[in-house]
Amino acid sequence: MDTRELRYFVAVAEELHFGRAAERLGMAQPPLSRAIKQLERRLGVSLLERNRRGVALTSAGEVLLYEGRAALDATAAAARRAQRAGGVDDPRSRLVLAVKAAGSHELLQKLLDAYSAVPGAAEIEVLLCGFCDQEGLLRDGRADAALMHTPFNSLAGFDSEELTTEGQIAILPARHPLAARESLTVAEVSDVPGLPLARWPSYGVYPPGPGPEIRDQTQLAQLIALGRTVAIVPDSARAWLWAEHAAIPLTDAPQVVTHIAWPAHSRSLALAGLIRTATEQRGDHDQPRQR
Amino acid sequence: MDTRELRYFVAVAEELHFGRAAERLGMAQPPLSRAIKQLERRLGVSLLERNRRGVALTSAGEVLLYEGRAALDATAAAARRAQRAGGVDDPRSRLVLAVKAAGSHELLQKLLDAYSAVPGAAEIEVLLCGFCDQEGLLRDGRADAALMHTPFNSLAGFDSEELTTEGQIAILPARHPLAARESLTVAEVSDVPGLPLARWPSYGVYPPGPGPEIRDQTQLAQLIALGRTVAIVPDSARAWLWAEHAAIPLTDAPQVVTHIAWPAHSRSLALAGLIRTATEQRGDHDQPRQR
DNA sequence: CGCTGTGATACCCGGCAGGTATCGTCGAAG
DNA sequence: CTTCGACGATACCTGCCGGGTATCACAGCG
Repeated sequence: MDTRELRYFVAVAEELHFGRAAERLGMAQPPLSRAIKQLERRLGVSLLERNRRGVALTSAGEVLLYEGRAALDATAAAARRAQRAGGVDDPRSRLVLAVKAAGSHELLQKLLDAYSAVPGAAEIEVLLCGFCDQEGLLRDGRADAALMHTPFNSLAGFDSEELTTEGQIAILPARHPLAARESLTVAEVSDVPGLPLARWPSYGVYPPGPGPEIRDQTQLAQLIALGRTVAIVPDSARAWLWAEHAAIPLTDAPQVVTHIAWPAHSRSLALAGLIRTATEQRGDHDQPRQR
Repeated sequence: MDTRELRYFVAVAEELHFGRAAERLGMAQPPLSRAIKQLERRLGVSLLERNRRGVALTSAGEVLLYEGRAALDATAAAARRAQRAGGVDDPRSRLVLAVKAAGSHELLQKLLDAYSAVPGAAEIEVLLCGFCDQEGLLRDGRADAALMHTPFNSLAGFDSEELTTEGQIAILPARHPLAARESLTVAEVSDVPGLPLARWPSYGVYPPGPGPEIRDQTQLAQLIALGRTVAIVPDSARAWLWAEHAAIPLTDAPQVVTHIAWPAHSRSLALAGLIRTATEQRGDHDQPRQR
């Protein structure tokens, strides 16, 4: 099977519409129809149910969509990593580390400092991303390692090492009555009348609920300050609180564990060095300072 | 990038010879040369060092060889799994479980029995393989799950659950003086004059050493019985010992852990059921019986 | 009963993958 | 030093196939 066909199929399976898929692929619809049909013939299974008014995936189609995305990611990763390996013929290689922009500054800072002191350290490019999916970045080779946070990220398919663990806090508008409390429970925070819990993408999709959809940390801070929402965030978020915010410890929120994760089969020496530095640091890294 | 180019490159990188690679691919040498050159141009890096007398990999080439194999595996897996998902339109799906032929009969038997009792259980096809690489089978979709044994297999890139742990024993010719001992150490067994330690592929290659290269369990049994070699194997191997063999416990060999492993991103319901059965079994599974 | 939106079909064309023949070059042999 | 052999690169041709345009078939809808 060919990446071309796979790319075409994924486009159609995502759009569930040959015309739109063709447009997205920058081609006309008839060749796309033909290519999909040819793919079906080659695999010997039908992938799409052509109903009147649109298209639906068969069970084989669902499998191919899922596995095909992984295969396309792997192919893109191979190309990208080969390019990077040969691009600059500089013995100091480059590593791309994906971190959540609002993530643990302090941990990152310490890691970068410690790593830069390692003899022969690679150059680290930090890829800051908001709520973008770090898992995708790792899978398709745009990043070599990522700082990920369970239970928000899934570590499936990657190798990883635990770095730090922290609790979670609720961030409320400072003027809100609950802001005076010593501590809260998740249930209490989830059910404040007129103050819905903010939602952000988890595994790529926004969970359902009444609260606002958050795209970045500034937006969240603003909405909380305005008294429009409340959020449950890791302890280290105290670093970016405003005067209009109140941080209240939660007694029963799950612990957030920061991991460094990388593609399972990775063999790069530079990466191994970074991971070693991160795990060695682990011992003498204090919990994020409280404000 | 295209799977065709990737396949070509992998062939050349493995053969390190355009002529042989072309032959393996069933094509003539010139188009292969051209395709590789085009790939290099497209990626913007040089992958092969064309010395006089053959070809060598650049560092980018090494990366692409490694990552490219993974990408090709992923593509093959996507095709195979889609085919299987749609092939038989029978609600009972099929799962392929790869096990080492000489592996723990008893564990496998119990697992299959228990799973077949699960309502809506899929049909399990057991893929027995000698010392073939189960990791490859999982990666390229020929198998859905595997029973793997650390430290012999690597679980990197897969999800897995521990099932059982066992010690290791030395198998010696019954007539050998050491066969009378109560227990032995790895060092003692490794260094018997005239009785070199058998070697089998670990991560795809035979470790160096004077001992014979083992391809299957029967061959190993025969060689030991003939007094030509000695082997260190998991406890459960007692099940296939001959009268001419002596099994001596080792005091310091690493524990062998049997895992059930599966592709990290797998979402099949049937597979989830199998894994649940396996882990539930774990509690009430005794250590392999001693002969 | 036409109109619209959708995928399938028919047909043509150009580019590219693949083949054959040949060259350039380096190493080994003498 | 010369010659030969091995091997990858180049030149050039050809047929296939991927992609485009035009059109059809059909279902839903007013």
